[in-house]
Amino acid sequence: MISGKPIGRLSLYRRLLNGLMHEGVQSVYSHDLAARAGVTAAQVRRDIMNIGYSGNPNRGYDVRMLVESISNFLDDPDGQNVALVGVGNLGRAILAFFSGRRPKLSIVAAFDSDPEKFGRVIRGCRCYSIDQAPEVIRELNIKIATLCVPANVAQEIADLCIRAGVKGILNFAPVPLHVSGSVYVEDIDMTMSIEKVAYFARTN
Amino acid sequence: MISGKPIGRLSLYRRLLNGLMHEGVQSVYSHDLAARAGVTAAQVRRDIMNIGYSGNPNRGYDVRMLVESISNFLDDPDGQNVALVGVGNLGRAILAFFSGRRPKLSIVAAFDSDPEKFGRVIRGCRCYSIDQAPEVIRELNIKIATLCVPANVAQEIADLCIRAGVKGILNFAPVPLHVSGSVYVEDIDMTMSIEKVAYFARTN
DNA sequence: GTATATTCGTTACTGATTTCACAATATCAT
DNA sequence: ATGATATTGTGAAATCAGTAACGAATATAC
Ligand SMILES: NC(=O)c1ccc[n+]([C@@H]2O[C@H](COP(=O)([O-])OP(=O)(O)OC[C@H]3O[C@@H](n4cnc5c(N)ncnc54)[C@H](O)[C@@H]3O)[C@@H](O)[C@H]2O)c1
Ligand SMILES: NC(=O)c1ccc[n+]([C@@H]2O[C@H](COP(=O)([O-])OP(=O)(O)OC[C@H]3O[C@@H](n4cnc5c(N)ncnc54)[C@H](O)[C@@H]3O)[C@@H](O)[C@H]2O)c1
Repeated sequence: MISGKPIGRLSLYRRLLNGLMHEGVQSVYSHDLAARAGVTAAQVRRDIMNIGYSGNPNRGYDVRMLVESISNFLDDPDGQNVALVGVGNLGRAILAFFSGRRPKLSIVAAFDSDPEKFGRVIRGCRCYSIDQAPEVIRELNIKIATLCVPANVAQEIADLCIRAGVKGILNFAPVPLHVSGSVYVEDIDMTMSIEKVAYFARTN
Repeated sequence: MISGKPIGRLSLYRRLLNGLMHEGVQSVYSHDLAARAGVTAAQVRRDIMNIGYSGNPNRGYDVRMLVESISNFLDDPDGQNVALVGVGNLGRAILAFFSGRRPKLSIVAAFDSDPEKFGRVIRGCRCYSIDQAPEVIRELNIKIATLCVPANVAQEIADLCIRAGVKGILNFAPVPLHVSGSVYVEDIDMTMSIEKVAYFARTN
């Protein structure tokens, strides 16, 4: 009913609003938030309308309450556990970045095929053998997986995760994954992104 | 004249086609390429039409020639140099990944504010002080920057790069950058992406 | 208490992107 | 040659996302 891009913007708004809250700002206008987010004021209003929150004409939006509304909308009240597969260069960077950052969304297990890594705690996250993934994913009720494995195994790892109950995948491997419609895949394709930048840097 | 999303898809098609070429495949149908890319056949045909390449009814597209057409369209014939700013966890992962990968698009300089890193060669890429950036960027004719610096300095680093001649930025810092219309910015916002996945994993 | 100025909520519009549908075209078996 | 078949190229239609515009609502100034 509400589609991908608005969700992404709500996530961004929330992050910006948290920053404002930290600075002690109590209320914010749509055009102000819009400028910070790099979108139009109409879009901010529309997005906020879509989640059922209402601002106050002439006072704008209450920062704290808007954050709360967005959080109610985006977050699972009980929190969600995330798995990371492929503890290589990128995987470790991501573990470092996300470790202990979000209470509602935490990476609770990492998997790799390299025995060097089994049993170790890397950036605060326990690393298991990929063979244990089905079991651990089920036990920890993990529904979200971050794939940082080489491209040639990405599809099989995705299938494995999905069989174990995963419903959403953040895929860093530069190959499109083929999954059933009930599983959501978000691709972060850095190669594509940098080629896009290169193209527009040249032609713009 | 041709906008962001088609460019991204062309980059993806090319990568898939290179894979096919490597396997010795000589020609490919729109629906086959479409399935691999996760888009519709009509879209593949339209995208290819847009860059002026023509296939052969009943034989499909010649893989080698299509790659060449896409490359002619996307790449600068003389190649483009890229700078990476912020040689932290993520920056090092990216350097490792891209080093010596693409001839037409190579990361030729890295910058950081940490004196520990000055003068070192990290993953095959020389690291300079951020203070030298304006000079080095000009000298190496760098028009593309990859930002892997902390969020609180991202805007000032972007401004610095742009003053030195950068026209395209790949921004990993989780803050929208404010730049003039002649500079292209592509954001990779992992926090947003993972929250999106979490949302759809929950609600799909 | 009234006028004024500002902002929100929402509907209608606009423009871009994607898909559809089919004529045109190449190939192959006969 | 020719008919059967599968595919491309592309105008037209449909869908989708984003924008503009304006009535309703609230605060402020005087
Ligand atoms: N590093 C980057 O900046 C970058 C950029 C773009 C894309 N990527 C993509 O991200 C992925 C990871 O990149 P990286 O640089 O971290 O690579 P990496 O080689 O450093 O790490 C890959 C990790 O996956 C593990 N692995 C391999 N096969 C596995 C399996 N079957 N099951 C579980 N684990 C397995 C390896 O042991 C290794 O630890 C790759 O697909 C790469 O194309 C990375
Ligand atoms: N690591 C991840 O997986 C991840 C995920 C999402 C977003 N990000 C974002 O990417 C950026 C980098 O993340 P990271 O994990 O590599 O952080 P990091 O702290 O490991 O690295 C940051 C690097 O930037 C350098 N730096 C700081 N100020 C600088 C300046 N003024 N000029 C030049 N260099 C400067 C630091 O010395 C350090 O080397 C951050 O904005 C972070 O929010 C990272």
